[in-house]
Amino acid sequence: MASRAKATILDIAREAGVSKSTVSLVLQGSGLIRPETAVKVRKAIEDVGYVYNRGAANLRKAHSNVIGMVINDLTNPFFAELAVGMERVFQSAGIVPFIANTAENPVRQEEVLKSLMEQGVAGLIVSPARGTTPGAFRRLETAGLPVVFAMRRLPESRIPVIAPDNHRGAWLATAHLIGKGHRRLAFFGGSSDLVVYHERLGGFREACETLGIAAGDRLIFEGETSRKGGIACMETALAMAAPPTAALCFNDAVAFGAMLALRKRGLEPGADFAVVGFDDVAEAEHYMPALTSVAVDSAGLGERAAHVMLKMIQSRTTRAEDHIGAVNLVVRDSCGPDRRAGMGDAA
Amino acid sequence: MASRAKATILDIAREAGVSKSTVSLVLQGSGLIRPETAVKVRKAIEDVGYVYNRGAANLRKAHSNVIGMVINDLTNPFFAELAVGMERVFQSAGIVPFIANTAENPVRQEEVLKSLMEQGVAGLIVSPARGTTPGAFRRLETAGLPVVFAMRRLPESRIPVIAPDNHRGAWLATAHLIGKGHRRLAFFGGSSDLVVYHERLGGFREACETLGIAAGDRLIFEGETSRKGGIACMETALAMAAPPTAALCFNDAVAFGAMLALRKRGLEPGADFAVVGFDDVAEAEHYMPALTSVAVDSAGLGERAAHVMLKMIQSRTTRAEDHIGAVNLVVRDSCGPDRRAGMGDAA
DNA sequence: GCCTATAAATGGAACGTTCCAATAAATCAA
DNA sequence: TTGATTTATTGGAACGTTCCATTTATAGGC
Repeated sequence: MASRAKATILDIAREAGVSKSTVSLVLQGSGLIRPETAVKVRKAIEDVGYVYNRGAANLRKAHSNVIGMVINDLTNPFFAELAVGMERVFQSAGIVPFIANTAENPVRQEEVLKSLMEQGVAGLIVSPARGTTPGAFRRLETAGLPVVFAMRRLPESRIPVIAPDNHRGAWLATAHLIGKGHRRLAFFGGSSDLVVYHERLGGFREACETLGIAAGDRLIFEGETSRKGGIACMETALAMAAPPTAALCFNDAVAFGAMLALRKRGLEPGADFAVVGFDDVAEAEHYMPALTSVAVDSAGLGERAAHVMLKMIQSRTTRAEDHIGAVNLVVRDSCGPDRRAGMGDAA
Repeated sequence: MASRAKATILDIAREAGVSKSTVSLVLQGSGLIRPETAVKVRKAIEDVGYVYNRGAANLRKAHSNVIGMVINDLTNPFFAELAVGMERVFQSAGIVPFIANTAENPVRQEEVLKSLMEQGVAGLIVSPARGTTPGAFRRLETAGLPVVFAMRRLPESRIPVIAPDNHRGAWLATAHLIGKGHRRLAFFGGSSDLVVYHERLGGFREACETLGIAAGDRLIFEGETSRKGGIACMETALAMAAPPTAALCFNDAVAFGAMLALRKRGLEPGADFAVVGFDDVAEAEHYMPALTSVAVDSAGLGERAAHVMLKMIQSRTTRAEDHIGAVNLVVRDSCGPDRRAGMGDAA
């Protein structure tokens, strides 16, 4: 019973005593078929253990129902959330998205995109890997395939983008730190091959400028966007002659690392050094101390991206408006009390 | 230029002045064609912007190169790690796996499996959703499709399983707690609809029995397998007249929750109450206090599962040996010092 | 009873590949 | 030169669907 050659609609037709066309119609839920016939056919389908061959169907239809989601780092819960948000809306649209991970590797990404295209996807939602070359999506564009970027954008690309308002988020966080009385601020983690980095750093810079922080009191530390990167940034910062007293971190992972490094030095995050994260992953709330962070609602952005994609497919276009998602600063304990007021750090 | 009807091998053939068969041969890297011809054809491929239609190819070949990975919860880094491990080996085998998330929902899982089958996958690696009915994989079995379960198994199924040694892991962790001098132990989180639960709980029970803990001193608290669940378990445990002094948690998330609940009560994890986790996610090492946990090497299990799958496909079988992965207890700070010796909890 | 309108079912061509069997061209042994 | 052998290339059938144009059956109007 293991592998009796796969059943096709012809087998079903024979079994049910109808033509293959009738079977096809039933499969598509056409109203043209007499109900009793449909029942008979459906029974035959069950009996022969039929499984629909979407590849064969797409050969004629040219409109597949699969959508690919290409994610740069699935182990980062932030991006996993994004994927889950998208899935939610695709599910209710009756289509199953396939997720592929690029592990932040442009070469891998190339393979993944190629494979997805060969599979005949109807559209692609991509969070591009770091270091993606501008030409990487040329093929997709000339193929006229709907593509939307989520979370990240590419320097010079006409592909629609769904992303959080990184600039404003960084601005809010920086203003918060300045409001707490900090006058020497650092930006931890990230590197300039990422557009997001420039956006966040830009917000940081602008807030410093408009709120009166001298250029010499803004310290930029590039580094990995991980816990490890955060540790490294904090360590080099503290080794300075005049170290900063607060840092906005590229993302929460960096912030966790920074706080770890503080503890290792016997310093208390919040009291001795203020730390703000970015992304507001689930863990931020439960950390000790709870991390003040810029919330971006990644699941919501995922849903939005999925909706845009659905609309693009429906209207057979490859263009759509960008969408910049609102952000808000979630204040918790990692920035301690105001500095301006009492200097009672230890209390 | 947007959607000039998709190019096919016939277009390439015309462009290069050869037959479609020749193009097909080139596409497959056959050594039968004259190198100069191959070059000419490859140029034509580039010129017309051709994208291979794998669906059409599979119609003849019947052996697709796509493998599906069905994951029960992508937002759990533990399972995300599993997926990444699998990807690593598939990548080096030149095949791109497609990941689909079931969000722990058996209905969703059914849809996902159906869709993957229709897509003509060569094999399936599945971490089944909680509450999966025994019949859910009947179809796949009768279709003769290679399937392997990863991390989780189903009660009565002949599908090969790659999973950690849950029983032994729980045994080790429990023995550790007893060795620390604890005499009243709890098991926190999880519920009996999960085979893994019985395995871990079984290890806990057996260790208690063989190491002389009376049945009345083993407390079982079922609960969600999340931080929230851990908080709830700890709270009901502490509310008892004679609360336990240590707990083995179903997984790390539960353990984090349990520690959170301790802190909220003003108790110090490690010193006042010993906590052991399970899975050893990345976060465990960085928590405060660092969590003692049973490491299961999920990425390694993922790689193993992928290898088994590759072998199954190659030898066209649907059977394979189970593989139980080694586990080891990583002792950190969440169980404090020995109780047997000095009772200096506060030191 | 016949003609027309509607409903239900059907055959065949097409989709883009692969692969077998067959052909054409080149090489070699005599 | 001729026939045998090897090397490159090719046409055509097949894969499992969809969909159009037909055909067949059923009903309605007179």
